Amino acid sequence: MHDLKQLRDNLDHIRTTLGRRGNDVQWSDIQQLSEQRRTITTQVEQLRFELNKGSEEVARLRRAKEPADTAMAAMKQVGDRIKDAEGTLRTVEEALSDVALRIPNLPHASVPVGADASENIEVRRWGTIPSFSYSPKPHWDIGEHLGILDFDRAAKIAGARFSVMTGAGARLERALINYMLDRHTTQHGYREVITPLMVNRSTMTGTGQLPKFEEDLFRLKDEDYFLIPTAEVPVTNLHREEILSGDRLPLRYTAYTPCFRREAGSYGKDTRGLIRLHQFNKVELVAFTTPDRSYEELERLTAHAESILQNLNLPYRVMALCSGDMGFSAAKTYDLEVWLPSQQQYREISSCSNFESFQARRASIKYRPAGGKKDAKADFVHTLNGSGLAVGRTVVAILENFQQPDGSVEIPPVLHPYMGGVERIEKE
RNA sequence: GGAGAGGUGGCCGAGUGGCCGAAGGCAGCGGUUUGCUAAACCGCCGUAGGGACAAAAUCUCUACCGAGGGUUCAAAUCCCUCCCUCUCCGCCA
Repeated sequence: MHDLKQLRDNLDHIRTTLGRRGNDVQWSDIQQLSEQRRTITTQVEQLRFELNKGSEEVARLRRAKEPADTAMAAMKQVGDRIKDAEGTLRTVEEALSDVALRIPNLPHASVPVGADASENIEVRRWGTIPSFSYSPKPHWDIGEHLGILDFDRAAKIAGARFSVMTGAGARLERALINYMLDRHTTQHGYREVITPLMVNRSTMTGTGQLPKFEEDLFRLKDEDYFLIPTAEVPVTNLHREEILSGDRLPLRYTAYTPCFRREAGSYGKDTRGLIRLHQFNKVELVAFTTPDRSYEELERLTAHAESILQNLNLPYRVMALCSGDMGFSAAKTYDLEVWLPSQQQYREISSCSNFESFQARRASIKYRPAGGKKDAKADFVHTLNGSGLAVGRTVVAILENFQQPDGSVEIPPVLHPYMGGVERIEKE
């Protein structure tokens, strides 16, 4: 969310900078509602001042055993006027915050300007694309042939866009989760955390999923709980409504969670395989920093996610998302895209973003600067997160990139200890 | 699910209608004292929004005692609803 004062004073600038991303914002309402809020607030405060003074006068008269009826009657009227004005104020504030909570974040100056994914900029590329003497198979063929993926039974017990993994497939998924967590906790300094997988409305609002994207979320029928679409949600909200001490920053967390997404509006896309599911596993990285160090942190965090791909020897590229392709809450985003031989293209496997103070403002996460100054004012932290990595898509990349002509799949060496020594998945 | 007790500042804890943004203590910050440390003593010590000032310091107004309503001239205090925590009983991995 934007600072309301900033919003009022720089409305046109914000609107211009957002461009197409601000198309569905009710800009005209903001101006009007802000003005109303200002005048009514002043009015209410003046009335309250009058009421407070009047009530003190009543108290004084009564102590002096003097009649207070006139003053009481007058204050009764003031009280009624306050009640009226407060009613309007509440309506105005609710309307204003509803509009304001639907305004996306502003892109950082370094973000390329563009309309859609075609204008994203490739930052770097890593690894060697494997060559095959035959047409490389898609991962669902490989997985079903090996007997480790079972989409038919997944559809039977749940429906479309679910998966069942068995045997070495399930073991591979679990190996990846453990490997990623171990690496981030022991090599990169993240604290592991396990959180609830369903959260309340305030939490979803804090990170920006609500109010605008409710249709993307699974919601429980009889409770106001939502299934998390990413661990970013519960982990970032760990510190909602807190003031952190500056010398503890940056705080870095990593969490493995399943993620649940409705995937509304993606009918027909990636209907086969593990790419786009209603439920998938992800290891997430989350960081809280001071504003002056958040872009440095974004590079670090992205490198941490990259290191997983490098150690698995999976070829990938890093894309700087253009302004038109970035998510709602992000100020800057790098996508990591892994090479998928069967599709002959790079596909997203991680998304690393700096949200600057956008989420911190919504969730009220502040820090008090460290170092002496007693009057140092609390300020909003910057929050970041990135996938480190999407586990299912990593399985896809392994199956496809390391498939062998005989239908087996080589397991990257760093995973061998996590696979109980298994170096290759073969048909049972 | 049933019965009961609670939610007050960074923490502990007083406060049952007005002089309470809130005693006292701890922690923190600044200072005095001190060979050093400690102790003692003095002062400061919440968040947010508005106004005055060119700005800072400062002054001032408003709100906030879990959340939202209500009663009242006046609510931390009384009433209602909700959320959360704790204790006991039941059920349960």
